[in-house]
Amino acid sequence: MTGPAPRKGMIQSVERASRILKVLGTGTSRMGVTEIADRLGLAKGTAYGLLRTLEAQELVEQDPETDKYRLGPAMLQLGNAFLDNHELRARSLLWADSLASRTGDAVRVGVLHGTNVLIVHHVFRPDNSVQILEVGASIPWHACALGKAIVAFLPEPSRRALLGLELAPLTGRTVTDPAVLEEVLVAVAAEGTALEDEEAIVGEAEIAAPVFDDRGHSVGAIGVVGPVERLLPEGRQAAAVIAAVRDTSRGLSRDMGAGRVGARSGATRR
Amino acid sequence: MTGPAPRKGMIQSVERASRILKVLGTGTSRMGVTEIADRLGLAKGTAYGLLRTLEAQELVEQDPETDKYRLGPAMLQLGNAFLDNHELRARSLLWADSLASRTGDAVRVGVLHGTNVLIVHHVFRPDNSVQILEVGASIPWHACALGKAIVAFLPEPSRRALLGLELAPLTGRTVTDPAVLEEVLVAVAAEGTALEDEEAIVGEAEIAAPVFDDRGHSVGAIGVVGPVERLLPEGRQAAAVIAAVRDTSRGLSRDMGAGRVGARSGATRR
DNA sequence: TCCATCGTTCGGTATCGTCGAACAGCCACG
DNA sequence: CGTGGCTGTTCGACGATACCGAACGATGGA
Repeated sequence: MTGPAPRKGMIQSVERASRILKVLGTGTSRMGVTEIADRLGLAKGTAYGLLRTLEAQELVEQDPETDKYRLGPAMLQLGNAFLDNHELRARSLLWADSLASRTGDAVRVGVLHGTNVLIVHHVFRPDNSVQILEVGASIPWHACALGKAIVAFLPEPSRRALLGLELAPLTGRTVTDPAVLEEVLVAVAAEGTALEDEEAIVGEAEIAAPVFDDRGHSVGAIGVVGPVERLLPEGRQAAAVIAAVRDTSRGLSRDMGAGRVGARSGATRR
Repeated sequence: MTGPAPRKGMIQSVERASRILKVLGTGTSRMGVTEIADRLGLAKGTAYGLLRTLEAQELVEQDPETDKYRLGPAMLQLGNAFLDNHELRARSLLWADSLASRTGDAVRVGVLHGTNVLIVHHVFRPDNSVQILEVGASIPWHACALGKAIVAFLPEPSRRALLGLELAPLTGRTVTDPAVLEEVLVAVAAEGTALEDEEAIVGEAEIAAPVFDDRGHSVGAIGVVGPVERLLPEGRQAAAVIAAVRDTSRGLSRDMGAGRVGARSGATRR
């Protein structure tokens, strides 16, 4: 009732330990044993044993003063190791730099993770402004161009499944109607690029295009972000930026092994 | 015989799952079930069950083509969550920016993690050169100024333990003799700052100072890195930079709650 | 001072993870 | 074209093991 049905064949203690990590990751600030046990619906002693084990592995840490728990340093190291072994990220480094200097905008590369887009690479806008690194951040897929670009080219069962889930609004312009979003996705699939206009953060817009692997599946997306007035001016000056994003996504897809062009329904063609 | 003795009271499956994650994190590129099972000394079926549950949690991913395993996206999210909840990092953001603009050098903040220093914050040198973000990287403590600054102020049992372990050389200048390193640490404790001169990377030097919490324990360090000829010139022009680093570390320590100055053996004093 | 709540300990019991052998698929080699 | 050795995967029976729930000591407000 409290937790989702424990799937068959899954190792119970490991599943519970993972959920502890995720609970510690979402809720800001540290948590106590009882709070964790309550939230996961298991006995206090059980949660304690799991925490002790995770602590020995330095996956969680216990504050010596308050006795509360938080994520441990090994977590950061593993997160970094994920990035190091990430093929899309590795291959996108050069393309992202090139795109950033060509358009003068910030560039982000993301992959789908659950219903969110996880940023795996981020190149700052090449002016000297202060910007915060967004690698590791995750954004609801329906509220960013990266997400729309990925989902528009997903194989059908997955695509519909994502459209069926609830779509939370982040700003006043976030599209939350499944029917409208469906139309948007069709347009994205036809166009090959996705737009986002202040749907995640007020004042920010994004232009993105999908990246395919050798099977023609969309494994991620690359795009530029920036102030609305810069990215989506009143005239149609954005055409040059859109072309640059599309070119980059195609080159990157080729790097990822996407064999022949147009492997998917003529979307990358024309 | 192969693995370390399983500590009493630890949950076996969770400990094994953690070790799988670490093995996937260290070895570059992906690994197969049998390779993982062999390296951890457990049955193939057992490793498979663990991997399946970790995969269900998206902590690991399986390459659909080669059937090999790699770390999953949830890892990055958790690593990022660790940073968000990290008190030293949060408090160091402003101080690091200020130190970087004051000295014109890159700034790093690190904590001790095992025998390594884990970088939790990194501010680029404020010129327009291309630099890679080092957050999440880990460096042997004896080969960087951050590490020496931390260890020099560690409570005695821990300090000696770290000196006793093997000290691998990274460059020709890395100090690997425990006796020599011991003297260096004494000097660092007396001086309040640590230096590093091409001991980790040829051509790079670092100046760092420890950060204390309210108990007077060294919880981390902050320092500047850069080309040797810039940071450690022939003359004694470095004095200004050293002073800046020391000031910053004191301010940051105060932020962390280090109550009275000189809580530890007059080290932070004069 | 007392009560409430915290993190921690402990032992019995049934659950649950472990092991090892056997299965099917793949690739390289002969 | 067959074959041997790999791979990742499945399955079932055994018994070690992780779960639970109650009790403990310390802590911090009221």
